[in-house]
Amino acid sequence: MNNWVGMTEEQAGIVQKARKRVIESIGKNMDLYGVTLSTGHLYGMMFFQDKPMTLDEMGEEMGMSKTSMSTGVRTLTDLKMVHKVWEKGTRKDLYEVEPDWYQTFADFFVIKWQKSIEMNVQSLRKSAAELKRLGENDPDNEALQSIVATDTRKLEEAIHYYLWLGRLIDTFESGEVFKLVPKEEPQADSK
Amino acid sequence: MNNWVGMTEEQAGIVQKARKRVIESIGKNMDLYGVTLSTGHLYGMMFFQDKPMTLDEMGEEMGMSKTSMSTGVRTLTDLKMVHKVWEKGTRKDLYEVEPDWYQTFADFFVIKWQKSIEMNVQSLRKSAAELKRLGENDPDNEALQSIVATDTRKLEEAIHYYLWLGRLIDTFESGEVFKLVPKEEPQADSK
DNA sequence: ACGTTTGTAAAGTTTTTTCTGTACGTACAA
DNA sequence: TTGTACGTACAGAAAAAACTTTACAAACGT
Repeated sequence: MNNWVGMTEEQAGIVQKARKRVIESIGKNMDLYGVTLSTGHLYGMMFFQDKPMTLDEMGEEMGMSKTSMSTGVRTLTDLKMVHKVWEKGTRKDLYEVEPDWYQTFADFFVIKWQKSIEMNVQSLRKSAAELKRLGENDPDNEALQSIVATDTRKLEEAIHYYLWLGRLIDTFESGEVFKLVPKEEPQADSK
Repeated sequence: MNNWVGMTEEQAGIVQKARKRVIESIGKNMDLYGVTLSTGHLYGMMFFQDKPMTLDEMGEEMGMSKTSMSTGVRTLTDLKMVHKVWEKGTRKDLYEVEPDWYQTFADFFVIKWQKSIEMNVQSLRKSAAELKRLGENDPDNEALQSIVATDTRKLEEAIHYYLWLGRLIDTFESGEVFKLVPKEEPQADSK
């Protein structure tokens, strides 16, 4: 995984143990991004790699098949957590972790949540339109009107929420979010 | 699922179809919250329920076992997407969907992400401390110092990111987020 | 106290997902 | 063109998750 030349066994072991703790913690928590434990582990491992890695190197390091590395890396690149690196002289694909985690965070919501929002809004709008038509066609039917009114209100509130969520994610994408929540912790007032 | 009295078969069918579309869309997208399709479906179904439901009613409606409803509802209550309702006269537990989706969104991050952040920060800090000690014990070893420096920088950047993420989630929790992204879409300037 | 009802734990089954090994298409080198 | 290296699609095996049935403990009514 690294060049341990110039260090004692013990020193190398301490570094490896420190890395391993972090790798496993990251890997374990990456289920929030919808990736499997082992893909999360792969990501964590790559995080400590200074050089871009090939699929073979990953397989070696992870003790897993190259096929698994291929699918794992695909998942991670789809999420823009890892990207392909071009390097002349080798025919192998090289990958490295996207170092800007703020960007990774934003990308995740743009990629996954934004799509989900669009799907839901579309369903909600379509159903709301159908209910509207239904209500208009039989305005004197109280039972019907009552249900249509209740459902319509729910659908509209949901749409309202999703539009807000979309705007929130827009602020992630544009970087505007860093106005409200700066990357640097605000300095305490000096007297 | 509802009182269809006073409506024609056709009308009831249209309402049901409209609901079903939304329920399935919601259910399908709730994997972002780490819940299964069927639990998401359960949530969507309860969303259209006007009254709190019992486990038996859910099982009936979902065509699933009561045990599954029990575990599904547990998942949803843990996420505060659904909560228990007290009603005298019945021994059964009653549950209903939390209607404030903004709150649900905030709770999700507080419950799931905040915990994940804490775990990661703890691992990162511990490993950073170990590396610091390691470096201090052998200051002339260049190979060692180089690795320690590289890893330490990575760990610190990661901690920095997680602290930011924690502050972001704090703004969800406190409602401060609505200052930057208001629930109401800002009105266009009238000339 | 005794019998019911209710919710869930535990064990077992089914379904889904993950991972591996093989096979194949493409790209490059000679 | 032929041969080799590379990444991935595909099929099957292994592992994990979801769901059901059974069983049981706690709470209630009588």
